[in-house]
Amino acid sequence: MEMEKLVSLCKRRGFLFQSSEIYGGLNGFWDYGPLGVELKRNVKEAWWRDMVSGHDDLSVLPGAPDSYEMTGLDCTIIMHPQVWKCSGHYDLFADMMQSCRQCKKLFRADHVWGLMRETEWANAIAETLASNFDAEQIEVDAEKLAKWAKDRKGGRRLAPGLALVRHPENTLASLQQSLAEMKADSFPVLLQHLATEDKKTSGLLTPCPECGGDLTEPREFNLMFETIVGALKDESNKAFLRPETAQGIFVNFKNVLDSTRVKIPFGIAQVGKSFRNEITPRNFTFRSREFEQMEIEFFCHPDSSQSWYKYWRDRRMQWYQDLGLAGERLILREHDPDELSHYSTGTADIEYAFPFLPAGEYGELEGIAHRGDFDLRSHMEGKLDEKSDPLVVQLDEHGKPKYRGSGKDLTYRDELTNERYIPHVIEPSAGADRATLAFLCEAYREDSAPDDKGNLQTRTVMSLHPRLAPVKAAVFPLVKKDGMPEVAKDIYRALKPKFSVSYDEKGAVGRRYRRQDEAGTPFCITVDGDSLIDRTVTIRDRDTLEQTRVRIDDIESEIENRIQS
RNA sequence: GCGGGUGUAGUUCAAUGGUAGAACAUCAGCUUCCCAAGCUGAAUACGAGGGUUCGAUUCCCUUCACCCGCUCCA
Repeated sequence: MEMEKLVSLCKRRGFLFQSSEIYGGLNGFWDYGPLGVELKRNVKEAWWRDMVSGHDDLSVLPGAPDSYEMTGLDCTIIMHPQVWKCSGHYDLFADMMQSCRQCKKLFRADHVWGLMRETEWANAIAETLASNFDAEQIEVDAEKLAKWAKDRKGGRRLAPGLALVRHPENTLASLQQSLAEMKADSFPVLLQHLATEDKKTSGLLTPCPECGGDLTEPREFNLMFETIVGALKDESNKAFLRPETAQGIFVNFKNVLDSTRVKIPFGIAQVGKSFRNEITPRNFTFRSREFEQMEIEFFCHPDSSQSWYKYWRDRRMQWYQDLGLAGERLILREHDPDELSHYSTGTADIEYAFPFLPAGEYGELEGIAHRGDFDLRSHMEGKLDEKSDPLVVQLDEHGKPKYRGSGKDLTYRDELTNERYIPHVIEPSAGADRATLAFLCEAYREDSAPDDKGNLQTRTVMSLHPRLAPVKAAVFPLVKKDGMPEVAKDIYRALKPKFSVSYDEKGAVGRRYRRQDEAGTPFCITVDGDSLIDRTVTIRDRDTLEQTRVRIDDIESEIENRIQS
């Protein structure tokens, strides 16, 4: 399926428009049209019904370790700025940053060379060459450098990411070629050469102060959209639009406990807008800057968190499959251990092979993460250092917490055992827009159907699951005369309070069927000559084109049954 | 963020330094007893800003958006 066809259908039929289109559009922002809003609402409502309001908390569901409760929440988009400091979002995304392509560490661009002076491996090189940071001209001894690079106690240990260590021959060859052209170099420039395997293709790279790997160009990381609370524009009342809904759940954990009598294990669900100032929004709505999330934070006892993690991973996968993403384009990908934060004992992504991705690549629809007690404890004690093991509060240069937590007690007391503990958290975090896009991609189909002369014509169909379809049924009089419109209108009025239905009497009936096919309407009800005599109508199935006759009085239950099946 | 490409009607495409066309879709009417039929009629477009020019949709610059590749993706 070509993506352009889907994009143009979405525009043509009113699923998706570019935001602010009459002004030329705005990168990374998309609007849902009349059909799109129904589709997306249905996705969110299916999620809420299946996960929250329709949840059976009395039974032990298949695959679950125990019965559990589910409850909901709807919190604000703008929260206390401290929330984002403790969550870790604030630190990661401000100022000009460079990240290391080898060890992935992020640095403020203006700190890199300052850090380098303190760096063990950089000083070791200075020592090897009997030079220093302020040297204007360096005596380069390739032999000594090569020896240091291969030394287990030298380069191998101190700067595993450095090009000189990873590919000594190439790097030294590249260096010597440059020296022949330039003669003299300062020490920092020499370090850059040592981080560059092939200057011709990559340009001169800056080494990572940590591991010696090559850094990306300095980039501004403004992940979070900023705003001002209050009338005066002032640094002190700066606030952020949330980049995820999850933190609102964590900071309300105690409120929910105190107000609802829920007992662990239980989950809190939330659907809502989030905002990320993406560096490269692309691929239709896949990476939008304003998007909607459907998140659950599931709180459980540390001892049982592993089995709850597995339960949620499989449950969420099944949900997408039940709603039509049943084929090989949907995969569950368990993260490798080295991809995980060390405090996480498991993370899985549910991914879909979107048509705009290269063959064999998948895009994330949902991540299910085991987050341990990281979030609750951060909001309690102060931001935890993700690299510490066991997790401890991250301190500033004065030995105080870098970001103070709330100081509130977010532990849970088991009333039966009297045990007090910080719950562990399983986080199934789904993208509503990404799910909607995946359903649209999966639904798009072209097949052949005969026209009135029996010639095969291309037919474009959106084979959406009936639960998701924006319009459940369309009601037509076969022709616009002989009392058929009146009967059809009565049927339409009778169905309207129950389902989303549409009425159409214009033009040939075949055209009306095709129009509904493009909108994804699963059923078309047609009033014909016989209807006036025996009060029956035909129901036409979008996917099979089959028509069956049912009594007018049975239409509602017939549609109800077909949507459920 | 870098490089390349593309912006004309709702959609898909033409043409042009001097009145911008088509197909499909849309709307109105006629016709029509089951899958985009037919006939008649109607409405609708040069992404935005600036420059060159008597005159710019066309040439130039800037900008915005989209597509492809690289980069990135908490």
